[in-house]
Amino acid sequence: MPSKSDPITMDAVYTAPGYLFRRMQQIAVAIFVEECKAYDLTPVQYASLVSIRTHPGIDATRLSAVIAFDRSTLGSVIERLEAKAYIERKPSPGDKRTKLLYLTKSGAALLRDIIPSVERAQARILQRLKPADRKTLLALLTQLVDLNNEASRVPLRAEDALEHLGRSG
Amino acid sequence: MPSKSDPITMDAVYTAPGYLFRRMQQIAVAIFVEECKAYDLTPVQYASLVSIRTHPGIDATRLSAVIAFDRSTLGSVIERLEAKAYIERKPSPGDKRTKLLYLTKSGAALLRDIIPSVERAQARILQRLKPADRKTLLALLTQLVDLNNEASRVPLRAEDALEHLGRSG
DNA sequence: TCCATATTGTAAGTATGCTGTCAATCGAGA
DNA sequence: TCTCGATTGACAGCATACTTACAATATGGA
Repeated sequence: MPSKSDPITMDAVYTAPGYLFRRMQQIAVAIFVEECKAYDLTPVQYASLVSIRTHPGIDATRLSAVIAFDRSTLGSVIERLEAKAYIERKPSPGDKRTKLLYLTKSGAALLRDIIPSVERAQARILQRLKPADRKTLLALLTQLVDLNNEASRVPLRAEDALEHLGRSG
Repeated sequence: MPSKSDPITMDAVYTAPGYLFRRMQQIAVAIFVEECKAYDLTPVQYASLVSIRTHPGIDATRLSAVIAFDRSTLGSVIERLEAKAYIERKPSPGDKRTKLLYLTKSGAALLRDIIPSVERAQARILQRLKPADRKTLLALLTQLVDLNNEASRVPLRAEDALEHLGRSG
């Protein structure tokens, strides 16, 4: 623990959790893009597609809560997925404000085909660690994300996905 | 390990290393910004300032290697730091292509003042873990970033910082 | 019913982070 | 010395990620 009078050096930057998480995010995205380059799909777009397949007819606001992405950002993500014809937006019968999201056949096919590449990418991220260390890191990471859920600007609300099925509560 | 025929569920997304690192990056940035909001400085701008203070007269390309940020992106970061008068760009006497970067008095003062907030932010990121787990996670994270250095689009090249002092060898 | 409040999608503005490309410049070898 | 290839900073373009704001719409309570 550095004292107040220590000059901050590059070493303090390199060992800061925030810096390390930034680097790992860069590395994880680079590996994902490399493994999936045949499909022209980003990690965010992939997560969105999986979520829409799991929750057909979800709206954009609920989708943002389910994958913990910013609501504003998600607008353009959805636009791009629609432009590539992987999803469809249909007006909600009950609420004129919302548009409901569905996978197209093309989107479902893409999702089926890309899975091996995505799994290869996820495996590669931790590959260079010893198997026991992989398990330890993944467990601590999962725990830390969960403990800090409320600290992020867009906390994960997985249960929100159920609401579009009709509010019985 | 899911088999080829398993449907991918949200759970597979939530437990993927790439997703977890993205979440932690979001969380770490949110905590940094919150702790440092009095200073109007982003994590990237902070790392740049520290690096320029450690290596006065460094050029933009070498700076990008030292903090592993993209060279194109760094251009606008430097612009913003210069607009806020935290750094100065001076033409290099030996090389008409490069501009050398220096902290201003104002930048040095800011760096001095902001350190407690930055340290508080970094501590907060891991705070909710048990002390032993913090050490374990940090060690594994450091190891993993190092092992995957070449996988990122902009590998860290800390030793590049020395080159601007004159090539003796 | 009417109205204050909330929600939804969208947009504008800022900041990373990456892909390219380009002109100016540099450096090394023929 | 001349020229070719590399380097440098700048720019354009795309994709996240956040902020605020806004209009349309919904909802709950007086």
